[in-house]
Amino acid sequence: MQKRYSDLQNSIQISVSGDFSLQKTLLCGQIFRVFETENGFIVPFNRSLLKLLQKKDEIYCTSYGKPVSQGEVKKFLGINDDINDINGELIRKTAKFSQIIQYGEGLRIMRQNPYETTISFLFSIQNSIPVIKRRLNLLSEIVGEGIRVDGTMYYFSPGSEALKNLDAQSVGKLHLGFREKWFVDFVQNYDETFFERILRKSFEEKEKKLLNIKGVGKKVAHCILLFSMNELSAFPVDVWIKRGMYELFDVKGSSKKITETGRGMFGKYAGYAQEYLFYYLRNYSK
DNA sequence: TGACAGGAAAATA
DNA sequence: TATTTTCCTGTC
Repeated sequence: MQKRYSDLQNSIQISVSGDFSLQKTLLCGQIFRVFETENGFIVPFNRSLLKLLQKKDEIYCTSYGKPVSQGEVKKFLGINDDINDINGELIRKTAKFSQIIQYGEGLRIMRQNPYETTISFLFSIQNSIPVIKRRLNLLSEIVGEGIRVDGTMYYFSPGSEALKNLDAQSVGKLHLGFREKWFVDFVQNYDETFFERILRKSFEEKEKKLLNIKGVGKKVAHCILLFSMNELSAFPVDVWIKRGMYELFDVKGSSKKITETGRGMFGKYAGYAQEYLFYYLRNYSK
């Protein structure tokens, strides 16, 4: 018998190390569907909505819908990452990085759902962050499964089951332009099991399989690897990173090349270097 | 209102 | 193989 989760509510508490910042982790650009409210951040997570609030070194998490364990939330927010090892490694590789890390201190790489992340970054191609957010929220609203939190409806991020049945008229409402054919191809030919099957393969194998998805090039593939497939050495290069790598490290060339250069420069935690750099470039001197 | 922002793939050299 | 062009929507 199907259990009804819609009126379930469950609170957990997580202690975090002094530097952890929920705010930076959720707003550094790796996740799009985050809602800021007076009572904390609302974030869709599987078949529930999380209300997250940080007070000093405690995270207060209330889940609405399917109950979520402490372990799941810790993994989701990257709380298990050994940040001292990561920061130490990056500074050891490039001394210049210490001030960039200092600026972004507290952010973590999240471990999001790869199916969802692929859709997010297909939408992101040649698009600004506010537009991406609006499109993703609209898609979730069209599918229409969600839960009311503090009087406002929030919608889950749809999985493959719902998206396979999406009609052309609904797809049209998303105004995806030239991305539409890629999105349609993806929801028709892929589901969550594709990601489960490749999850334990090597970095190169995973990258290759992701590049087979229509519309997924090097940048999007590395976003998926980094933000949802536990590959902390991935190094997605967008226009910001391209500019930053030139201005700060005198690295030039095509985005594809810079991805390889960055991975070589920063090593196994290149993905953290990328995210620190992105945060710095987007927010510093604002 | 025209310039600009933003990756992948096809076309071209 | 490396560079250039095309694709589309939204914002200022």
